[in-house]
Amino acid sequence: MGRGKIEIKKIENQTARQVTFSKRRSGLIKKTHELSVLCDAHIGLIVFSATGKISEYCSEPHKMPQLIDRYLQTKGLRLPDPNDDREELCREMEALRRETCKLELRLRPYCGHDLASIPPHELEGLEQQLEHSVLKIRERKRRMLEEDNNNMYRLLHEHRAAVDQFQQAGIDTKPGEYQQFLEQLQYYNDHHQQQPNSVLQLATLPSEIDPNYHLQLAQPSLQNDPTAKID
Amino acid sequence: MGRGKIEIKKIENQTARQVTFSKRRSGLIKKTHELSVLCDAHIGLIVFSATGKISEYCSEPHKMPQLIDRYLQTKGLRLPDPNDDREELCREMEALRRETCKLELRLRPYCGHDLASIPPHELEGLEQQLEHSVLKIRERKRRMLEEDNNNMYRLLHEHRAAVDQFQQAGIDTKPGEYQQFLEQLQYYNDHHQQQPNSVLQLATLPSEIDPNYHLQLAQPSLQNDPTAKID
DNA sequence: AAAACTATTGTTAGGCA
DNA sequence: CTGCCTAACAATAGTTT
Repeated sequence: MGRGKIEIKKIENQTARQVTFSKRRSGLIKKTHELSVLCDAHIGLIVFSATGKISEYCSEPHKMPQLIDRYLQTKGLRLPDPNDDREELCREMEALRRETCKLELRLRPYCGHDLASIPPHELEGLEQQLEHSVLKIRERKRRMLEEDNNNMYRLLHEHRAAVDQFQQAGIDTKPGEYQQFLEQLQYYNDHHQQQPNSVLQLATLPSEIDPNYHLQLAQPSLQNDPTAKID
Repeated sequence: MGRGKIEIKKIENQTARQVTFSKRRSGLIKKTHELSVLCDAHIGLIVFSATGKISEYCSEPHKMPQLIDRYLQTKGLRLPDPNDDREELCREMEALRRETCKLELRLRPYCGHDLASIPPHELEGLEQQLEHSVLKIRERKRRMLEEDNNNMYRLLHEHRAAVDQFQQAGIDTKPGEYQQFLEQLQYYNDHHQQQPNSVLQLATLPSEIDPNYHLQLAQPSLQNDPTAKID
């Protein structure tokens, strides 16, 4: 009915859809009311528009909950229990399990397992990838070592300057003061030894601090662009 | 629409109402569906016919509980808690308590209490009422006594007739037979003595059965209309 | 955006099978 | 009670204000 018949499918034009919604909603509520009155029926109508706006009709005004209750009891239904997300949780857990499994399978070649299941041409790529990773690890270790050396060198340098100042001022350095410095150095070492097996394990650490080595790497004048310089 | 317009009020003709219900319900569901599709709305429709038959439409089939849940949450409503009839129960109890109290107050004068609180002219009516009640009780007692007598008289008479028949047939009555009759009479008495304090308490029962008295009251020819005759 | 208009289509009351 | 028929009425799509 109207100027031409329309197909019953979602109206794409936003404005036309809104207008049609308004018109037809009124018509629907009117017809709902007529049915309830003519035939003495108990009717509840709930409408959520696409934008979430709610409309309702109930043949007994303000008695929608009772009507809903009767409906649910008649149909033996229950409302979804908000405390019972189990269904959704189960789905999420299932997805996580699958993801975990896939990742474990992807991880195995990198640990040298299941190599038989890998095509030869992929083996080549894997090897190169692993070698590249080894190089990056070595680079990372070297850089950490360098940073350590810098820090320790600065510490030594600052201490020596302080001692010199005290001596120039004619004040004797107390014996406890050097002891304090040694403890600070020890603390610094302890702090970095907390990850002895991860980064520094393969490093060939010089067993004692060589002042020349420190000067070479940590000389402030040579440290303007550390990444470009060392290589 | 149709062959003539109709007023929107309950259709009194049962058959026409049923037919109209069926037709319009279909139309309503169709329009509900069209609105939901055309305008992308979420709609729930619940219809209880006058006879309690349920119909429903939901734009997302089998998702009526979710739609209802959303409706209740949006409106901040809750379903009536079936475990919580307390309000109604309390009201009923209060009404019952009031009724009890009123009845107890009405009862007291009949037991001779609180007579001081009754106006003199009502005392007169009360006295007459009570006297009338006494008379009705006496009448009731007399009638029960009469019935007892009738029954016992019939029993005696039937037994005597049986004995006469046996004797006319030349057969000696066995000693056990009279004994049996006595037991039957005893049983009858026992049966009626189960309510000795309620009805027969005040009756002046003749200590032995007087055949004349029985004849007077229980003669079949005099029993056509017991209520009219005895008074 | 909302109301009024109107040609056109949709719905249905009453009848019938 | 269900479905079909059809005249009549109601709803509404597209347009105008």
